[in-house]
Amino acid sequence: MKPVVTIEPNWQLCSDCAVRASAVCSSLDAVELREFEHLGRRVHFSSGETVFSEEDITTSFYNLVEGVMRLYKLLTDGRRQIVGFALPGDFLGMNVSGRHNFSADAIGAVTVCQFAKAPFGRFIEDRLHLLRRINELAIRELNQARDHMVLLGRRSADEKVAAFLLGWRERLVSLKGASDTVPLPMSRQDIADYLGLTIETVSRTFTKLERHGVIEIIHGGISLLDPAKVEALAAA
Amino acid sequence: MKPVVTIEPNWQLCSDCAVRASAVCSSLDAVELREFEHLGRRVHFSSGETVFSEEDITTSFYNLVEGVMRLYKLLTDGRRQIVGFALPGDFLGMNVSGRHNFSADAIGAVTVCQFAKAPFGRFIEDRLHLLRRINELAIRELNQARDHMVLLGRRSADEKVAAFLLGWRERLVSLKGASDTVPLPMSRQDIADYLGLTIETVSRTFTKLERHGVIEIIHGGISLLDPAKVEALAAA
DNA sequence: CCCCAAAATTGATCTGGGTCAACCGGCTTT
DNA sequence: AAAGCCGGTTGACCCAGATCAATTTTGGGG
Repeated sequence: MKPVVTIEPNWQLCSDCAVRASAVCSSLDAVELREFEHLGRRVHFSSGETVFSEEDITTSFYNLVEGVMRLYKLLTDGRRQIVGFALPGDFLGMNVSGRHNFSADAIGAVTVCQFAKAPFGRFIEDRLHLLRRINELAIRELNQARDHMVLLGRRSADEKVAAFLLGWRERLVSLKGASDTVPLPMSRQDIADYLGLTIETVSRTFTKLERHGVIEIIHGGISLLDPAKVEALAAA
Repeated sequence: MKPVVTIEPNWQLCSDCAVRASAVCSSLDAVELREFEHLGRRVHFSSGETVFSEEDITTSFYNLVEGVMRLYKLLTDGRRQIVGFALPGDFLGMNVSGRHNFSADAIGAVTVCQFAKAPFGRFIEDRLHLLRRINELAIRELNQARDHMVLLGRRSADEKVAAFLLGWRERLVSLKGASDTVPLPMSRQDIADYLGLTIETVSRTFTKLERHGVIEIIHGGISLLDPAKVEALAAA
């Protein structure tokens, strides 16, 4: 996968930004936003490209503006655990060691708002509300991480898949509105690596759910025919 | 387990506090510390007592001063996932929903420094450095959470146990200094629920490691006879 | 010191999900 | 339009770790 990074001339305005309301920048007022605009640079990545890698020195932070990314960690022997999928509005790259602690690559075309670390750090410096916002996002992610630990450690394959479908749908609600048709831009392998399963088990579980009339497997996603049943399967 | 909470008269001084250097309060100067002292109240819990429960309205934050706690989430059918063990210096209770997102109880006797939510929130309000410190702790925890996801989703029982022993030892280093004798105050069930295994598998893995001369099971813990071998087992 | 309950270990057996392998179908390349 | 490829599905079989079932060990209280 050869990098085909495109850097647009930075004529975008934050005020027009699609993720203005949900992203870190939601904590900025009009004046700050003007200054903030000069800090970030829109960058495009095409499908499969890596935005940053685990252990890389952190030189930038990223605000995902458009598209989907997979965030993952690799073991030396190639086993992979996807620790999350990023959606528009997600803020990536915060760490305390100066190095990224997971890798991130694009699933389909992606647009990010990239901030160089130092100027961004300076901008935050004395802006309590922005730091608060970042803190809030971190805590929110921490909760998600803990929920996911429960899923990985204590749930069966069926429960994992059901919980994944519901969780993913839920995340899409705030972006595209509620729908029982759930697009799944990521591959079966991605789903497997997110749920701590194999690709075969994910595939089999999907077909099982379909045979039971609970979902329908459609091109590029699934359709929830019986959301209540899926919720029952996901247990809790 | 009947609560036997003891609240000491609040004559403790933060400046004498055992966790002064590592806890949130490490970001406070002498003057602030004086004010901070009046905010917190030392509370003792005895073994097995619950400090707070998942879904409870958050009324306080806690700074663990002495002892060990297990932090866990339960499924409705009783399955439990321990999402972490807390050690002195750890700060507990931050959340964004107003409710705790996991339960916490004492493993052995515990002392915490308890802060009522509202005054603590007011104290933070305009203290950027304290918020920064809290943010740093949250990000650190997020990294640990992600590492743990890899363990839960992608590692074998042997690797899980080996990684746990090393990780736990590592955490104790900064508190009690380095040692190949690793105290394990938590039960086998706790370890199992932390690693996403059963108690039997944990027990068997310990005995297997002991048979291979890699560890020795001692009273209240284990001794690492061959740390290098354990590291090799933990892989990655 | 003895008793009892809880924790831990050990053994026998079972099974959910992994592994291995074949196959299918839609896209791209030529 | 044939060939090849890649992602996904399906089937057959296997095994790591769960489950079930005894013991054994530990620890606290009288």
